[in-house]
Amino acid sequence: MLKLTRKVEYSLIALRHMQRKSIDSVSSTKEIATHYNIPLEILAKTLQHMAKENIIEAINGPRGGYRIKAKLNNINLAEFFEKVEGPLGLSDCFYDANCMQIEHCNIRTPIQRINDNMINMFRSMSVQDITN
Amino acid sequence: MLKLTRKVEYSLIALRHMQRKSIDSVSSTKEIATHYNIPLEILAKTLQHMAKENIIEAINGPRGGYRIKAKLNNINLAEFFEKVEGPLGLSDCFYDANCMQIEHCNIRTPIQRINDNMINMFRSMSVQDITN
DNA sequence: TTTATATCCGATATAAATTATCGGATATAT
DNA sequence: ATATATCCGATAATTTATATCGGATATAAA
Ligand code: SF4
Ligand code: SF4
Repeated sequence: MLKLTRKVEYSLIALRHMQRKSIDSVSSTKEIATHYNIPLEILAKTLQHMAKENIIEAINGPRGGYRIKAKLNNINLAEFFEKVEGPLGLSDCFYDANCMQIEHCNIRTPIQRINDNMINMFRSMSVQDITN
Repeated sequence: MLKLTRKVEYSLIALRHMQRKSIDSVSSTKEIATHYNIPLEILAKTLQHMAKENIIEAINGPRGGYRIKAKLNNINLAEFFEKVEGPLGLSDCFYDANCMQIEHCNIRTPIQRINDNMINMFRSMSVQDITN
């Protein structure tokens, strides 16, 4: 409960790795996977996904790889989590309302307050705060 | 990702339900389950668990059920989540360190900061803040 | 032009966590 | 005695997360 997924962690690890290099040098999937002991194919998928979201860009061919494309200090953590993992919310009903209890739920409003607190907390931090 | 479990929601729904009654009246599992459309057996398990944690107490026999035992304003949400769901943490390595990346992980420290923020947020609210 | 090294992409398999159910024991007020 | 409860261990089903496969495409360098 309340955990980050591997996909998010792998994304952040990769971003931090790339950020420590000069701006135009690229990092291959294999390089990152072996360095951090991440399953290659999963990392590949993760990086493809981030490329599609325009966070990083792919350079094809030999000596290719990925490099950072977006301004990481302009992406807050709430946005980032949603880009990588989809909708964010403590309970389903905050983004997808098919809950059996919703008709009679007596805790939705109080939980929404907590949810807002949490999301505000993530909004107050940028990806750069982590990768720096 | 980052969602509460049903067990936590059912627990809170039940607590709020009980809190709205006079202090010594009891609520049966069936009463709560039908009122909120929660699967009976699951709710039963959930209530048994809270009873074992001394949050509520069970009254056996006909006309039995559960009633609140603990002072809900003395239990903060971080404690509560841990009582109901077990250890709390954004990543496994904060309570159970068998992660393949831990040797070379470059994001553990920054994520720990976020983790601390989150847990402090939960510590700053009591169960009563939700059930009231 | 060929080759080796990359990413790309859809589909699928595996594992883990969550959610739900079953069967039968025990307690107790009426 | 009986009906109404909780109690408890075991297990099943479902959903989510994690990992893998197979083959296409792009391109730098030999
Ligand atoms: S139980 Fe209440 S808070 Fe939880 S998902 Fe359903 S409606 Fe939302
Ligand atoms: S990847 Fe890093 S932060 Fe995540 S669990 Fe492993 S060691 Fe902890």
